[in-house]
Amino acid sequence: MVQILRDISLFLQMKGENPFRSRAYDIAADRISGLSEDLGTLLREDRLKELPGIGQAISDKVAELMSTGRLSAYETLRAELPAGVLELVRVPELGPKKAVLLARELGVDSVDALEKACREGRVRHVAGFGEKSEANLLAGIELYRRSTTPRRLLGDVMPVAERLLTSVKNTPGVVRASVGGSLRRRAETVGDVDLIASAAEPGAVFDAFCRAPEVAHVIGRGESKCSVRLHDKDLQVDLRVLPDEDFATALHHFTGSRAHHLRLRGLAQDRGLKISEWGVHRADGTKLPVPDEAALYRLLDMQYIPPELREDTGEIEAALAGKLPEDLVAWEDIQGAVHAHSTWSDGRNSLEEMARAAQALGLKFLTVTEHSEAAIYAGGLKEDDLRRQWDEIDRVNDTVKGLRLLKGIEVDILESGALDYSDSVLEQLEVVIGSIHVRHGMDEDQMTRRLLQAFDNPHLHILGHPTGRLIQSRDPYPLRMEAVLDKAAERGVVVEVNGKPERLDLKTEHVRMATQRGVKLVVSCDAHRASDLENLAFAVATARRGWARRSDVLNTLPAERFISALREQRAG
DNA sequence: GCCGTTTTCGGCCCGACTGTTTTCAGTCG
Repeated sequence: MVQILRDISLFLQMKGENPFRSRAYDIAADRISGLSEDLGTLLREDRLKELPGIGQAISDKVAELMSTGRLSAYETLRAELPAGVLELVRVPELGPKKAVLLARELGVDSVDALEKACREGRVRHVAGFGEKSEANLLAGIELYRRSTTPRRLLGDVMPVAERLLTSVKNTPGVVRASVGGSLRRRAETVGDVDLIASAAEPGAVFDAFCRAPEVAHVIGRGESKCSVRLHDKDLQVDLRVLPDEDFATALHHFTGSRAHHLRLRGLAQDRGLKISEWGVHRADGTKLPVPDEAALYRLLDMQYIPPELREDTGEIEAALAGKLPEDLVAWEDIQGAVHAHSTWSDGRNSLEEMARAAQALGLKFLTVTEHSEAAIYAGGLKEDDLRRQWDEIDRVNDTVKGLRLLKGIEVDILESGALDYSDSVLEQLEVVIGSIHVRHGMDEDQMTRRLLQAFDNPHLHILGHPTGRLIQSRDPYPLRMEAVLDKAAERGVVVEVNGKPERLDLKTEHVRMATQRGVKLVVSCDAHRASDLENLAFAVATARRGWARRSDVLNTLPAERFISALREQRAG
């Protein structure tokens, strides 16, 4: 659905149609991809066109596509344009206009054909192209071929970005510096890294940046911007350097999201203001001081919106009305980490090592949740093993002061929906996470029933990684999420926001669906080694992106109250 | 295509960079 709308936008650009018309389809695609409500429900109740940016025409098209599986307007456009252009525009450097031109002039209908045309020197004879653009296209094609997964996991990019940021901050002359872009918004995947810095002399900062050992080559460099590609996975990094008085507006501009920023510019325009990375100006050209991002939002008479929420999924309306939650869960609120494995099952570090690492992060407790017996591949524990482990947990708790290991389990939810341990064992545990690890192939009805059945076991506290997805490598198993969350709310089952970078499960939209229903959450690290404890930060970010407040997240409570809250949830 | 408490028509966000240009179009973010 979303892809069809984006393709229509491209087709309209290719035809040279009104750019605002094309943009309308992109805006609608953004809107639909960020929905935290079921699209079918919205259509049935005829509420889709009430969303900002979606009107009658696009609503009708979405309805046609949903009911018939086809869209005549899309097919008409597609037929008017040369074959293969949708593949061509995926090549960096090649946009809709040039793609159509090359397709028409040279008859290229694929990236392979385009490469051949470049190598034969035919592209340089097309009006508007030259030898340089031919060489750039070849480089773009190479990049297109190499990048099987064009976006990278948040957790993979963050360490690289923070290293680069530190060296930029340490460059003489730099006043302030920050990451921007989807990385700062903590999106689950990021396409490139944006760094924004302020300094009086950009040139010197760019010189140092381009010499960094991570940099493979410099893509481009101007007065205020420099782009490089890293050795590491072809990652592109853009560095902007501006005067410090423009830092806040530049940071805001390059943090995005584009949709969020676009709406803000519109709001500014209504107030006779013009926002750009170079500051906020009145119509008469006078420049208003914007020392930080909070000041920018104040100028627009709205609450400050944290980066994680800037997706234009309702945060702007809420901030204008003063209804944006002020108590979003934050790293500082977290008392303990949930979901950790040790050498007892498939983890790499001992219980004591895990405990000391958690303590070093400033945490007060850590729930030890090994795999259960059915997870043979992961060294799942038999019930007897579990009792021996409790002895060691007691010893570590005596040794490591200031941090408490909680006795827990990540028990398999079996195919029938039963849990993999007897009730007599489960009732002795402080924290019971139930997860699905095998038999992902069940259909939507079966899988939904399996989970609902598991919720009937009163000893289950937390549903672990609810959809089983692995970002970019395994689809979520089919599930009626509304039904699962409805019953979780009804029965007091807490739901995990798993912070492992390839999981982030629940994902943002589902977090929002959960909190809207009053379902309580835990943020977890799913740690299999000591360094994985830092995954907790990605879980917190995902929860924030889903608008979760401190009170929605149970591991903001101290250990004793956390344990009792899990029980009270199930009892209540 | 969307939108509207000045508008149902006429606006719609803004700028950097590149390469091809003799003044600007395309791409990107």
